Amino acid sequence: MTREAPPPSALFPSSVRGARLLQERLRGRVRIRPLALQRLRRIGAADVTYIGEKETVGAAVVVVDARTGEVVEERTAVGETLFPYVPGFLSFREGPAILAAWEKLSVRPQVLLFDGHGIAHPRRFGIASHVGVLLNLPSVGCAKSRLVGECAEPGGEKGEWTPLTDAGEVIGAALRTRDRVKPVFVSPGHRADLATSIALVLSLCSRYRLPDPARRAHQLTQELRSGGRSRSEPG
DNA sequence: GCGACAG
DNA sequence: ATCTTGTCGC
Repeated sequence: MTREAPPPSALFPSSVRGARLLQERLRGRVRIRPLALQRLRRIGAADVTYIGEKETVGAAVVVVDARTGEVVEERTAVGETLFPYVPGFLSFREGPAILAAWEKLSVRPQVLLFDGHGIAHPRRFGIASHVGVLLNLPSVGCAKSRLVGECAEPGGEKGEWTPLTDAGEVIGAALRTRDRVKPVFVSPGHRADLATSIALVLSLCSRYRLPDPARRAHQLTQELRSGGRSRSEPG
């Protein structure tokens, strides 16, 4: 059954605002890319003139059964980026490709886990929050490093964690997912609380620092870069 | 003015 | 994120 999939840009209206913010931030430091300007005009952002290097970005979505850890479905997508990587603006760069991969799924997952932060973000709106809102699904962020906030070093054993705080509020946790291994940073995204977020991440970590689905998704992304056209998606 | 800075 | 050699440990 093929359903008409809207272009990712249509599902990412905030790109317009993001473009404006980036335009200010990168003014004088980035050259204008005409093709991207055309694209922005097509989605109704005629007054936006940002753009960076011509580049493609790959995204992968891995669906697992939360109880068994079994992989249910995997999808990938490649797209041209409208944004360079700028700390705090990750979702504007990777969000559209993620949604493109999401649109290929034949199943409808109930919870989202992201490689990146949720509310542990300067504006409390990291990639997990952003995409979670767009898809209206509970979402959790699991980042390998800190973007904002401070925290104490958690105890050395798996499962131990300390709160990540910023401006007087708890925005996430530094969570030990393996004994004696550098902690990850977990934060709620959309419609999720910290305790549930931590429990979810822990439940998905078998024997590595990162949750199994995150590792698999990263692997798929790598294959996109090296495999190129030698690989095809089922369906 | 100088660091810090998800991926 | 990417580049990139060897090395320590189960």
